[in-house]
Amino acid sequence: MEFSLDQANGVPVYRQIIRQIEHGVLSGRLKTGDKLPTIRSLAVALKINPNTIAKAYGELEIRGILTTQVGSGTYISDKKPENEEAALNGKIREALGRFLREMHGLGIDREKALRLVENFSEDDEGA
Amino acid sequence: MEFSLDQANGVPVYRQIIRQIEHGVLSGRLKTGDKLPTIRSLAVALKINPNTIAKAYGELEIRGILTTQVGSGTYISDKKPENEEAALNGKIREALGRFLREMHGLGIDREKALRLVENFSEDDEGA
DNA sequence: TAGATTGTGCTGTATGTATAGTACAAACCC
DNA sequence: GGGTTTGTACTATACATACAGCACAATCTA
Repeated sequence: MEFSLDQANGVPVYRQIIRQIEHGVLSGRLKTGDKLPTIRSLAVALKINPNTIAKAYGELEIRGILTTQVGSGTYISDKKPENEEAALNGKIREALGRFLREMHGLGIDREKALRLVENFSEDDEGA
Repeated sequence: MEFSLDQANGVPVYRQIIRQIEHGVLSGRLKTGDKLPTIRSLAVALKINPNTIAKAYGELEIRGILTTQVGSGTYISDKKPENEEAALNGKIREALGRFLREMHGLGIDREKALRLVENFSEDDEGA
């Protein structure tokens, strides 16, 4: 599980972490019992405060997505969301909507957006 | 100029307004001399505090994108950014990167993303 | 067993965001 | 001229975010 943070876009860091774990679970990349990075190690890796990770993990535990065991670590829960498929599709639709709306704001219609997605390479994209 | 706010994604409202005006200028949809909504009217339309609009307008004026005239209104400045084309392309590339990264996080590769963009209709997408 | 690791809980601080409310000067309109 | 509209500038409040630092109990490991 690799995490990436966008420090500049205004989205709180702890929410970015929550979202990435959520998406990992919904997409099947994170499975029941998988161990997440420890709070301290992830804090070092992302260069942020451990409390911020703890906040993200804590909220995900409240939602039932994670279970924590002191001294051991944090793991993906066995409690599956009822409508995992629908939730994933919802997230995808949201992301698509955001993307096309932003493209429209930049004067790009769907046809152009399609071509851009097709030819995009992040080699020349900073960070 | 129509504004839309995502209240739930954590991005500060005043930044969303700034971004939408910036994008409008870069895409050519907003041209020199165009009048923006008044602070108070936009506050009513978006159901937010006038101070929040004022903050966005104020920051854009500092950047030279807007000029304001008390009693009259707020207008798009005549000062064009040096490399408008490059700035627009940069914004587009950023948006593309964000989108594809999010799709990847949801387990969607580029081919699938292309098909999703192609067939997306926001009819069934709430708000 | 002893030490290290892990999650948890707490205090305190700083900053950013958004709200409500008020007041004022400049410009506009009748 | 007189009233309205507009941007500006405050004050005060509330909440969210992120940091620093510390302490503790449960667990793991050698």
